[in-house]
Amino acid sequence: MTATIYDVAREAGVSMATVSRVLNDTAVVKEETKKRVLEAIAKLSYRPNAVARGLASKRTKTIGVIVPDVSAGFMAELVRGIEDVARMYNYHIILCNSDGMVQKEIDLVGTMWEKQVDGIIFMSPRLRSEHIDTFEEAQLPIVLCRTDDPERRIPCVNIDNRQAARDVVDFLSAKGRTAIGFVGAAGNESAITSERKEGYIAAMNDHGYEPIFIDTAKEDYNSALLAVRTHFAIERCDALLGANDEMAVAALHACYDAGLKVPQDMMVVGFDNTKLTQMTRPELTTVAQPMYDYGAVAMRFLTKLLRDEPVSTYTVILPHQIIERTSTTTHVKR
Amino acid sequence: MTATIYDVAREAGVSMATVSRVLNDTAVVKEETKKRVLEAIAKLSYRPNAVARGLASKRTKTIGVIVPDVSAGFMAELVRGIEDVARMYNYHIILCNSDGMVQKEIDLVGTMWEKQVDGIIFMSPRLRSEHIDTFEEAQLPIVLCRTDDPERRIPCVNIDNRQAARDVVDFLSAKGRTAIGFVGAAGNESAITSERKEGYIAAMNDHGYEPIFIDTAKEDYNSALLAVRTHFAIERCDALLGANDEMAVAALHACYDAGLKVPQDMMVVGFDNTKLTQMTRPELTTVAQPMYDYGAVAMRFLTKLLRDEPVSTYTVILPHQIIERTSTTTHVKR
DNA sequence: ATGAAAGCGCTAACAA
DNA sequence: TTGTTAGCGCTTTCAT
Repeated sequence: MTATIYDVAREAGVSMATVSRVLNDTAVVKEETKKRVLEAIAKLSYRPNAVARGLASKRTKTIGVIVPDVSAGFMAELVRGIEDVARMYNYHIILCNSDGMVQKEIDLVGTMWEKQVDGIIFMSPRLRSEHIDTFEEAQLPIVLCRTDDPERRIPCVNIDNRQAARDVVDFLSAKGRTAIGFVGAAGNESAITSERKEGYIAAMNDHGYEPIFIDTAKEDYNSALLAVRTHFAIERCDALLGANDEMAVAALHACYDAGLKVPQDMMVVGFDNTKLTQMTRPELTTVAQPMYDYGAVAMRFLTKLLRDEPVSTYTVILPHQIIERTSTTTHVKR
Repeated sequence: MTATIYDVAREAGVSMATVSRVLNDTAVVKEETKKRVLEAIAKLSYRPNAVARGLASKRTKTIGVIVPDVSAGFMAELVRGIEDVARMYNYHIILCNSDGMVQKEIDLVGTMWEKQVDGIIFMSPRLRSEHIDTFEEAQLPIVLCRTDDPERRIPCVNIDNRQAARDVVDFLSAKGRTAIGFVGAAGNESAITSERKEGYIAAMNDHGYEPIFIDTAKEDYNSALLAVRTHFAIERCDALLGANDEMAVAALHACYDAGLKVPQDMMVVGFDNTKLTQMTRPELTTVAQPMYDYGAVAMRFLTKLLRDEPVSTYTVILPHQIIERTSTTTHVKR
């Protein structure tokens, strides 16, 4: 396993160029010669050194994946989607966590350049102009994933979060609910939450309902639990929309703790269709985002960029869908 | 950003060897020369090419991480632990999913060799002799993580799953429970589940209780839900121990669906202390495994191997701990 | 303290 | 169809 291409060439009685040719199928090699080369490769347990290959060819078959935190929510599913498609196209991924910090994200792009990755899939809670500058400097194919570029300069795969939030309000309105609260972090929320909130506000206005904000300190379970518990002093909602599933589950549990019945007294809806939604009682109605597909589609998109395949648009919008579960069913069976 | 070390050398009026020296701090360079080099680097926005560096030095500062599935359970936390420590020591990780399939795992080790990684962190549901052979062939430093090598030949970080299961049985016994069921996949279970089951059986025998097995088809939520529902026809348990949290939550919900009260009628305990445990009602008592630490410690261990630092033992056992929540509290407050 | 030069293992013209 | 030969951008002896 430590033989070089030169050893193989000698063993097979050919030049290293020929070995390279059969290895990469980059030119026609006589059937018999090819056979000899293959035998030599097997005999020596030869494996090509990808680093040398990368240096010579200037392509490493490696792509950089920059995420805020793999261990958060369903990021791992997304990464899995990336990795599956990457491998399909014979790429490997270098995974980095940025914690959503701008400076780290920027440094990481530089490091990825040093590693000579062929491209980058980039996720961030909110895209700044510094990011764009860095991308341009790096001169690398980049696809944004679940990260909105308001000015649509960078290739990007996303869902329509505004429309999704509108859909939920319509859905709850159709069930007779009018006092729908939005549970989300105020101020320092992610771009995605902002969009959902915008859609929510627009829809509430369209229906003539007054928006109700249950503001949380952060975008996590405990902050949401606390916020909803506090809010219950007011008791004027008949439905809650969480900025994501984790926060919606917190809302669900705050209701449980307060003795409120879901869905009778309060309907609850989340976002993202994480595994969580099926692991609560009642189960959580949610807006399904194709987590795995996010990654898979983004990576597929990147391969197109890398192969100079034509792409019709730089912004891919994935479909979303409301998945109804028992946290909103009007007629409870049990 | 596309200048080479040679450009920097010329700009600074020194040889490339000197640039390399200041870059790597590998020999003493006169303060003034160093300054000139640093200025040239800044002026040209020079960044070293890690691939060329890897080829020349035979060290890539990259380690391969082979996991069954990042998106499963808490694997992502573990990977995060690896990545954090890796970066601390200036390494990057190439992440690969094997789906726990032996052939894929073996192929992956080969590919990691091709990529010239400096070491591998390896996770698998069950270690076979084929794995060991591959490891030896690859001649790479390897650390097993949450993966038992029964013969203790490969460095490994783990917890004592047998003891953990014993502890749970003791814990439930102290609460007066005697008909404790074990919810786990039979036959094709992971090595970890096997160990937990062994510990469970041993403890049950020690107490003079009869072991009760609720066998599931697979190690997941739905299989466990189905199995526990079926088992309830018999109705002879007063406590259930899930092979992991996901299965324990399924047991919890099967109880809910059957109208059984937890913890009064049935206590439920899980394994792993995933986020899930706090997102159920009642909240789930569980055995905490340090997910993040698994990865962090394994990576730290690997750095020791890579730097030839002395290691006292090849098997690191991490501590476990029962976290009591409301699924087993005798006096329920509400 | 610095420079010259030989690789590292491969790809990719260019020849033949 | 196959071989020769430059590199790719860096590290690392070995001199000086």
